[in-house]
Amino acid sequence: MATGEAIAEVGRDFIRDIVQADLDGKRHSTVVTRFPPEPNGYLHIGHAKSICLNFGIAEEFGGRCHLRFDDTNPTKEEQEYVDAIEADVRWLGFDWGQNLFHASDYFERLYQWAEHLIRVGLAYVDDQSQDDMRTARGTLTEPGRNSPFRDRTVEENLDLFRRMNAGEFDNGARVLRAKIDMASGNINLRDPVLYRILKAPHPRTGTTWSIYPSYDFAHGQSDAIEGITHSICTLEFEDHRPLYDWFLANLPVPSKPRQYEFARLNITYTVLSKRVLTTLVRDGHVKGWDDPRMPTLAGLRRRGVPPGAIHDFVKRIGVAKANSVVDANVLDFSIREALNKTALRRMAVLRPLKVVIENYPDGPGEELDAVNHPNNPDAGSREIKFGREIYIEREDFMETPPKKFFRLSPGMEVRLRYAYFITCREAVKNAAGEVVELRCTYDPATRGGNAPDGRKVKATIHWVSARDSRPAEVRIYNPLFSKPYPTGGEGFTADLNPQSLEVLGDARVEPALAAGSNSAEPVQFERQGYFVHDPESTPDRPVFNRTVGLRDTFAKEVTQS
RNA sequence: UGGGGGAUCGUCCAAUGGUAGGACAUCAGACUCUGACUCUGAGUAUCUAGGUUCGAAUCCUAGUCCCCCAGCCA
Repeated sequence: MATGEAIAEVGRDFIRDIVQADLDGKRHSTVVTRFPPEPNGYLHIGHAKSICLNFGIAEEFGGRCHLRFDDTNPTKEEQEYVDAIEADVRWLGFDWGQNLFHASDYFERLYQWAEHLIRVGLAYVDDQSQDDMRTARGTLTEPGRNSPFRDRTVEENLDLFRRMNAGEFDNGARVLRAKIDMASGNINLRDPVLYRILKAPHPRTGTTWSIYPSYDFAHGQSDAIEGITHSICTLEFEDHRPLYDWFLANLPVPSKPRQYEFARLNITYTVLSKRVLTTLVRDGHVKGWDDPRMPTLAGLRRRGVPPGAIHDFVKRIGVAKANSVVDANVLDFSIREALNKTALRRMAVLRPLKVVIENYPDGPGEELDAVNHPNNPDAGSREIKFGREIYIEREDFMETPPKKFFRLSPGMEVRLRYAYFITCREAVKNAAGEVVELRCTYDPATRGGNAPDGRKVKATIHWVSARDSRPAEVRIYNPLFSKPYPTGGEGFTADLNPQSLEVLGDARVEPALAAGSNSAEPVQFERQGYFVHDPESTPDRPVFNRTVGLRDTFAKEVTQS
């Protein structure tokens, strides 16, 4: 029973079923997976799905998971990305131990295998131009034509290939191709390119190589070298599998990994495409890879999303082969669920409206007791300052309230959380007719928030002392895209949400919040949402990022009516 | 019209010939010093048409729709 529960805990899916069957059937004694990012961008939550799958399976089945950088294209890859990727995987809580590898670690062996293919007549150097190659490849419905260079001798191929590597030819002048089948219905089998000339320094191998292996030639063999048992990738590689297997069958590889494919993650109001995310950063639509609006792990982290929320999310969405788009609500739910348990409660007023309590004595005010977490007494309590002048949330007052509005309006009584009942007597307006201040009275008998006569109020609102609260900046993040299904294609910037960032410059927070300006601890601003300090915070001017808002059934009701 | 995949509540994932289930979302209610949390309840699904079977989401046949592939990207 305990095992059954444990399995239910991690969830089952078709890949875990395959792993289990391979273990049960003694096909493998241990499971070895790998996460193989190309260091040409930051990791996003779609990668997190893959990371959790690969590292998760290794953990659950007592195997191991390698981190392998797929660094076969020095024109696109950078060290900054390598560092960021390692940091992000660690942040998610995974440890690759000694198993950090690079496709470039295998360049020498891959090169020898390329010569091997030439020797057995399964690879040739092609001098066709890129255009000619494309034309000769045929189309989806018509077969391709053999290259005029397809039947060169082994000696000539070897000579040319070595000279390609020696740097004798220009970029693009020649390629090494596998000799498979130009008429295959699977275009990946129409003599795919194995090596191309790329005279670019590589971050790890420097100028050693003038040629670099293609993804197809590098990936499966790297898996085989590392003893990967289950090579898990996304659906678009499904029709590369015959090629993956072809290399394993025709090369003296030390092991025979198998490739399995699952559907990549999509989320509503979000684009998970490295190309789009890179453009967003490059063209300044966001402030960087770690902009809290970004679906990158760095962005989510800065927004205050705990790694546990991402694990929970990944568990909820499952793993399958059907293309799908997950409702962004699921992520928000996971974030709230993770934060609700631990985040300490504080009071902060995002859009302040001054309230003067006319019958409260002027002076230093008094201290009131406020609990730090309503569902966890162990979190203790704190003292908060109350006084004659306080701030409340602008939207907690309406001069002419609609039917179901329970908060403050002229003549209405509400509770100030942990303080007193107050009644609104008058709304003071400026010349423009805007409400700039409320005049209220309080009931001294309701100290702490309860009325001795047992009378009830329909609402409790948050507040801060005008004298003791501190100014703060609060950044509210909304979906980066305004459409639930942004295409991410050409012109995707038209779908960007112009309101993705709202900066609230006049917020007021409890003094305790300003004091902890270096704290990475999440807090809940009561009735608002979960927040964390942004790295740009200073003791003078704390800056808070809203991680996610609280569920707001009242707001929902309002927008619907 | 070549090749490779996929279709189950609004959404995501289960059910591997035997009561179509869970989560998110939605709606209704309870509770409440957060219109939060929590709790209770409700509605909503097997792409279509045939067939096999005592019994089909599952097996067979024929369709339909969706996704991916024509980089010297991964």
